Amino acid sequence: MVLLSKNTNNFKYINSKMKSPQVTIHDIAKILKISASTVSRALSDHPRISTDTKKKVKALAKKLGYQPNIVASNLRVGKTNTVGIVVPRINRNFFSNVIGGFEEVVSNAGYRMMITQTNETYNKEVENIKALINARVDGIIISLSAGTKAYNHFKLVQRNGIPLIFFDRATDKIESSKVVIDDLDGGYSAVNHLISQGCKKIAHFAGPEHLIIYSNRKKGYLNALKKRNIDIRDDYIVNDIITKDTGFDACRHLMGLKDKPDAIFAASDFSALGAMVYLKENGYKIPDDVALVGFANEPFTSLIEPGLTSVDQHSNEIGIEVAKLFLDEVKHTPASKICRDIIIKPDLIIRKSSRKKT
Amino acid sequence: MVLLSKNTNNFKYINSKMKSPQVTIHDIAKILKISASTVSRALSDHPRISTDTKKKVKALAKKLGYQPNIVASNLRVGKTNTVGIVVPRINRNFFSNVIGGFEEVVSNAGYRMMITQTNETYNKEVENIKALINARVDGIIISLSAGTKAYNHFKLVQRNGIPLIFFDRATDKIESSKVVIDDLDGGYSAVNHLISQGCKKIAHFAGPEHLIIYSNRKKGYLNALKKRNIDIRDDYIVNDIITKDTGFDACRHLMGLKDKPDAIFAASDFSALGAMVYLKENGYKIPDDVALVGFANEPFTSLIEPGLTSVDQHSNEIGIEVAKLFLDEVKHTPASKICRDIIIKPDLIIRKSSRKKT
DNA sequence: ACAACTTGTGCAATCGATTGAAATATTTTT
DNA sequence: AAAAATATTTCAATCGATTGCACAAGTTGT
Repeated sequence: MVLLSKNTNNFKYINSKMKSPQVTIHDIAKILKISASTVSRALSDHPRISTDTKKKVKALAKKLGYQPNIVASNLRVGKTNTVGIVVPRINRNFFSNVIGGFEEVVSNAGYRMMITQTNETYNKEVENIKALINARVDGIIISLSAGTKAYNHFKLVQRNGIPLIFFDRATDKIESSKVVIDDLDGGYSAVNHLISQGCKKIAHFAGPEHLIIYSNRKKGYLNALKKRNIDIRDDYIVNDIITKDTGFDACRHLMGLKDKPDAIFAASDFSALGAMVYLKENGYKIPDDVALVGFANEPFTSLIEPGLTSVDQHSNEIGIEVAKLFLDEVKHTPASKICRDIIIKPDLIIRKSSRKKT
Repeated sequence: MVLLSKNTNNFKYINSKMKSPQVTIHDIAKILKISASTVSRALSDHPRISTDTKKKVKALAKKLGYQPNIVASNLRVGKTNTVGIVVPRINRNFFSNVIGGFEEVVSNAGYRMMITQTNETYNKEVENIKALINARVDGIIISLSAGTKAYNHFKLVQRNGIPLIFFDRATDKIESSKVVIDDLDGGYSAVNHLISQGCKKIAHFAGPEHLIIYSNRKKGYLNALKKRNIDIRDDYIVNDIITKDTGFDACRHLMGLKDKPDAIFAASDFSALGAMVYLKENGYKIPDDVALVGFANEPFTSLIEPGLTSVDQHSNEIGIEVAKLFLDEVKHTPASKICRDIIIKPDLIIRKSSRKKT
């Protein structure tokens, strides 16, 4: 049984089974017969409060199980210590890894995360962004949805003075900090590796063109071919192939050509997997008949047989870098309009699916 | 250039590049020469406000890009429309799937999510719970960390009148709603299936005993053996084996026994995978020499060769059920102390690793 | 002994939206 | 045209913590 005296002439008996109203600094102040401001200052170790009252206040706060009402504090101070996160899907390995890395850093700095998903649609992205602005988050980090082709909602974010950081799927239509991986380099080294393994007819499963990450992977592919003086063949490039099913179909199409490719560089591990399934089902040898390289280094790539060579994106590290950038931006907000681009070098993880020589 | 008159005698010129202070209902009120309360009511379509003023207010609100300050609203109303989520790790497939399902339901009901991870430690769990209480979330949903063996922090949640729902990893030490899968049934049907395939010497990789989910899976294993009159052999049960590496080692140990098992039911897909790797490396045939069944139906189980038979937990559905339960509890809060247990039946997904007959 | 600090605490405004009750305006009724 | 009923709007308090400023008591210096 706890006894609270908020109105001195109106005691309330709180049964421990009832929802007890939260203890406030005013409750503590009343009991100790001091002012709420003193309680507030005592709790935050203000130098002008005597050690004696600090002790008393803290002791009572502990005894009553006082928990500061952050909402009230937020309103007054104008900060929420919360970061908004917008991703296409939470349960996608890459995104949850980035978020995991991000969380570890910002939570240690006292920030909490509010996570939303867009399901790859523009409408939900806009909706989420607005909700986060309303919630007065201290910053927003986002990876664009595939359906996003307009960017005005980000202007809204910036007009509200909220730091905005893109990661992975970014746009150059908005001036803001970004953390991306060097997809061009990733594509380049993947294809370069295939060439080194002796492949001469390398096909490519490209992703949706308007997402920079995919167009860069394709550029990397093209650059590598040029550099090594291999002709670029349009019929070896299949667009918008990033799922297992479309990868399967695209592979069948390629293997139906008169002049079959001897390697495929897929912009997605899943489409590479689809190709692998098709090839195995139809008696092609991997990597001897067709070598395969995917992109993203999904967990399954090391578990399937043969292991799928893939480009690792250091997703956890991306999260950490985004976090650092964010912490830096809120520190200087709103003074400097720093825009930094962090480009992370991916790593090619070579496995059996492309390793011809030992 | 936007012109705001907050103090009538102190105009502020806001350059569009500056961080513009957020528009409030007071700004709108001043401009329209009406009171802030009217603006507030107009915006929320209060019946006692004339259609005329509603129109004017809404028009101006739109023009000024007014965004309600939810923090202020939260403080006044005493709700935050936010759910706190505590999971061991965000980037674990199962959890991110549950969260994904959960999000879809609650976001449509106007709730946002605050997600925290414990990294399987008790301390971080307590810390996260306290932070969520401070943030005044409207509810907390949690899957226990492996390191949690004390439960007082949940009493704190309940004392604050915050609905609390456990999912997957729950405890019966706290009276509260839960959504779990029927692990016992899952274990039972996995082992029953192995017996039907002709296996007689079935080993088990169990998980940490103090997590109910694992002890139930083991019970299911034991029950199935009893029911089918197969002797239980202690040397076929290896405890605390849930990772790929420990699965590999445990499998080596089992295959070193004089009387080798002819099947393994692993409480985790990862330890089953470890076993599979060991068996393949050492020339054993799967499922003919040793049949394998895992648990969780991780994405990789369908991608590896042979496909790993596994128990699907309907993770997405768990999230949806938790969400429904949550929405129901906040609706009735704080009146009724409803405690419901939702038990979801898992599905055995049979693949090559255990299919002996065709 | 008196000015000049230092130390410790309280007062009251503030953040922005919400809401019960009171006040004013408008329409209807008699 | 006055009374009654209804429709709109405003007032003022509130949520709980924070903070500039004022004030009182105690110290130091000359």
